[in-house]
Amino acid sequence: MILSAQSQSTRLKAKLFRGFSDSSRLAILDGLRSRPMTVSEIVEATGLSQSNTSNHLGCLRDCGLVNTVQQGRYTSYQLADPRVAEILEMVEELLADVAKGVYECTRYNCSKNE
Amino acid sequence: MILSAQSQSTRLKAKLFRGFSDSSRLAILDGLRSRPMTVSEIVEATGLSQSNTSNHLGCLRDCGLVNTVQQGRYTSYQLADPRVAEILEMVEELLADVAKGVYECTRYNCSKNE
DNA sequence: TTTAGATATCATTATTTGCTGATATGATGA
DNA sequence: TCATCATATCAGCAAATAATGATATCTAAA
Repeated sequence: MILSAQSQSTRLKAKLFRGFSDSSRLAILDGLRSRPMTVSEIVEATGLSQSNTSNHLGCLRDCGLVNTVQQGRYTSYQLADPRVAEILEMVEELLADVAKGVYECTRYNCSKNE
Repeated sequence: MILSAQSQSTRLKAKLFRGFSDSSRLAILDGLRSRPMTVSEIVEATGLSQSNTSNHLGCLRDCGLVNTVQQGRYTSYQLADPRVAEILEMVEELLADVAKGVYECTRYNCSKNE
């Protein structure tokens, strides 16, 4: 066995990606791309429940994707690094190309999907 | 509610990231970074069971991260796009910096971790 | 055309995850 | 100090996921 799936660095990487791998968290990250936001702003913007939002924010912080700044009785969340936004952009471009491919694939009837 | 967690594009993005969010799959992707590999090569390189490997490969293909090329009775898997490797690189750099931060944090005893 | 090898799929189980509603903590202003 | 607002945490549940061992499919060589 050459590639250790259980190395510390691989587990860290998986953990970081897990932050991105849920649509509620992606909606939160999308909001934070434009500006830092308090929890209540995020609740309002996403429509998620308060406790659910708080859990996801905890996850995002745990994954290292966001930071917090305490402001009075508000907690302001922001992206931990510009590269978080860059990763999102890169994936969006990738998906746009794939979507184009799927479109062409459908046109020419080469899809294997059911 | 402004940010739709349930939009098609957000769900697609989450699905793509899910491919990256497991350490077994990251080990597989790491192998494919250097060259295309057959399933048995991947089994050998990662130490995962054959059926587990096959499931993860199915997941990776479903997420759009890898492609397959049939070669005789072998199935060769490869990264679907150079950007898949770029995303991995970017995350590795990000983690390296965060790790450095954690290190400095530990040195100056500002960690909140248990 | 039988056999062996490569890969996929199935059924099952255990773990993880996301969500909800309720409660707790902690800061602020009356 | 008390009431309130912002956020975090907890218990419980349902759904998704990862892993295993067994079996099926499909290709190619004997």
